[in-house]
This record gives sequence, structure tokens and C-alpha cells, in this order.
Amino acid sequence: MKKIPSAVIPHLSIYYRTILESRKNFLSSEELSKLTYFSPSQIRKDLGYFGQFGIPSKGYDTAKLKRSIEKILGLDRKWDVVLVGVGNLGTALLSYKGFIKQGFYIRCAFDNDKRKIGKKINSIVIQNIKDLERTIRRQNIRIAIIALPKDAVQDIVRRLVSCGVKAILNFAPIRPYVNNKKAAILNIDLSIELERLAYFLKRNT
Amino acid sequence: MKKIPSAVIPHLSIYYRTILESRKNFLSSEELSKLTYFSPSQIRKDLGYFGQFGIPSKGYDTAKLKRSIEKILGLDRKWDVVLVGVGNLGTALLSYKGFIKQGFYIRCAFDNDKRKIGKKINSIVIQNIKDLERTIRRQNIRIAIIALPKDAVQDIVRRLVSCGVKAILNFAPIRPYVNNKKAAILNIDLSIELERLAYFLKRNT
DNA sequence: TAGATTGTTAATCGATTAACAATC
DNA sequence: TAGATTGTTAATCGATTAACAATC
Repeated sequence: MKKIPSAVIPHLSIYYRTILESRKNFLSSEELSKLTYFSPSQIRKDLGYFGQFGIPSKGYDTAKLKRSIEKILGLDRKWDVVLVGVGNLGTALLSYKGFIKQGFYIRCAFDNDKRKIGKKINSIVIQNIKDLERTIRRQNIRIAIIALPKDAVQDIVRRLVSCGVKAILNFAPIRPYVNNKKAAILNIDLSIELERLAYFLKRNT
Repeated sequence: MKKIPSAVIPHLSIYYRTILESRKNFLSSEELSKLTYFSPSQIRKDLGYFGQFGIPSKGYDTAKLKRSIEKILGLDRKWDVVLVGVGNLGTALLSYKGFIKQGFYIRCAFDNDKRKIGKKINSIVIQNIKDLERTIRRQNIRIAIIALPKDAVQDIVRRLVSCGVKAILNFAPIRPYVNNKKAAILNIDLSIELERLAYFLKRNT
């Protein structure tokens, strides 16, 4: 089986979303290109990694393609998620409806602030961070979202990985280290994005 | 002048942050590589686009390099910012200290929800969305952060661009369209990231 | 001077685009 | 069958890595 380039996966997300919003039964790579700004070749190539979904002279059956992408991306099932860090951002994430739409369910949340522990947000009780390992093991959770100050990140990542977490979405401006690729880390780094903006503005205003 | 590849800018952000955290007066590309996981060649090449900052056999003077990167990225000045959409995420962003550290100051915030208008968060009074253009023009603001439901995004982007906004940081899962590159848009798309996680988990658990 | 590390050119790798035979 | 659009191979483009002469 040929290797899937990592750039392809985010493309699939965009094709998927575009199909959801389209009413058409068939879309050609040309039409998809208009909607997504990816080139028709790119689209055909990307889809080609996973099979033959199109019909020459007609295009892609949107209902079929939708189901295929769901299967490829793993959107056809649910995932249990733990949230660590219930500050401003963590609270916003707890209430974020988008997670559920993608099948991600935040099942428990942790903080080290005594004033927050025991409080309920969106029907989730905030637990003491010292119970992290016990709860994660008991509930067999594999995904963590962490919204922590950057100095706390590395230690929490170590603890999460030690109790079986396989994927971590990190919002702090730091790239935590994980031993022998035991888990995948995705960093959402607002600082880097802001600095890209600053660079752009510097030379365009 | 040679063209700067777009991938270089995010690298600079990481070099910058690494220098800030290091106590050393000099760092070689080899040492920076250990800290950033970029290859030594990559680091020398990236910096080479902007000048000659290193001293053969010694490495890079961290104080000088820090100032150089600040200048390149535009971190040596302040930027006024408008926030549109004060829901859960918008509120979290209003209180986010990281912006100020990067020189981004949220000067005003807008929402269309009557119950929010007039309220104060972090000393910013939430204004009626219908006053958007007037306020932005008067304060001469060039940067917007939008935390809106996706159906509201395209119209607000149009309005922002029409009154002179040059850069927009968008958190909704949609890629808004801007006429003739009148403004830069940076999309922080949590859906895409979640789907990357789902894809990873699908084949590793 | 000898040793170390830069800056830069050439080689490699990966992703995007172009071209076109296969096929509905 | 003729026209349209796929799937796939070849060409191009851009980013990363390797190599090494220049230099502190």
C-alpha cells in the first residue's frame, strides 16, 4: 500500500465539509476545485490514495464520497476525551459544540485550583488533578486536550502518556516532548499564528 | 532580494522563543537544533534569508539574534486589535494574556446579542455590531480576531475589509473569501485538527 | 595556527500541477 | 459513438538536508 502524504488528511477534511454543504448528487473535481480552491489534479490525486471513488464523465457521487471520507478519517465512531486545565480557554472548550459534532466527547476535566475543583461546567464536574491517572485508567481514555500554562505542560504530558493516552491536543506555546512516539501531539500555537500576522502586517501597512 | 519561503516565518517564532528561554550568550546551530528539533542546516538556511547573524566557530549571539528576529517579525511595536464575537471562545480570547505579550492589544469588542452589549469584560465594553465600521474607522484598526458561528463569518469579513482591516484571525471552520487579497486571513481550524487526530487514532489504537 | 562553525551551493525529498490514456 | 471526466504517470515547484569552502 502506498504511503499517504501527511498533507492529504487536512485536505480530506475540507472536501468533507464542502460535500456536506453542497446539495448536489455529483461533483466533479472541477466543481470541487471551485468550492475548495484546491486544483482539480490535487483533488483527484488526494482521493486516489484511498481508492477509486469517481465515475469518468460524471464526477464523484457525493453521498458515497461522504461515507468514504468518514471511514478514512474515523468520523464514523465516538471518542472519549479528557480535558486538563479549566481556565478561560479550557472553559470555552468544555462548552464548545464542535467537538461533539466530530464525535469527540469530553468525559472528564481536571484542574489544580481548589476553588474550581468540584464545580460543574456543562454537566462535567472538575476533578482534582491528583486523580488524573486513576480516572483515565478506569475510563480507558485515549485522547487529551490540554489548556494549561506552558510551564505545566511537559509534566502533564508525561503523566498522560504514562497512563495510556495516545493523542494530545495542546494549546500552550510549547512543543512538548514524548518518549518513542508513544503518543501523537498536535499543537495549536496562537503565538506562532500571531507572529505570522505581525510579519505580514509589518510589510503591508 | 531573495524571496522568503512562507515556511520560514513560523520557524523564526520557534527560534525566538527558544532564545528567550535560554540563558546562554551564544548558541550554535547545533545547539539550537537540540532545542528546537530543526536540523542545523535548516536553522542556518532560515537565518540566512535575513542576513549574517552568526560568528564562525562561535555560533549566534543570542541577544543580537533576539533583537533581529523581533525586527523581522514586527514584534518591536504594538498593534491595535478588534474582537468580533464574544461567545465562550471570544470571552476566553478577551482575557488571554498571550496577546499582550506579543504586542496585540484588543481595543474593542462587538457582538449582536442584546444581553451582552454594554457589558464589560476585562475593561472592554462590548459594543453593538452595527457600530462596527464606525468604530474601526475612527480608531484606525487594522487587525481583527473573529470568534463567530460559521454562518456569520463571510459577511463580517466583508464588512471588516470594507473599513480597512488588513489581517484577520478566524476561528470558525470555514475559509472566508477576500476580494483581491485586500486582507490576509489566518484560519485556526479546530475541526481540521480534530479530524487529523481521529485519523491518527483510527490506525494506532 | 588549528579547530569549530558559519553561510551558501548542490543534492534530495516531498508535495503540487500538467498531461493524457482509460473509461463511463 | 462522442464528450466528459476520471485515475495515474511524468514534470515542476518548493522546502529540507548534505557538503564544504570561507572565516573567526
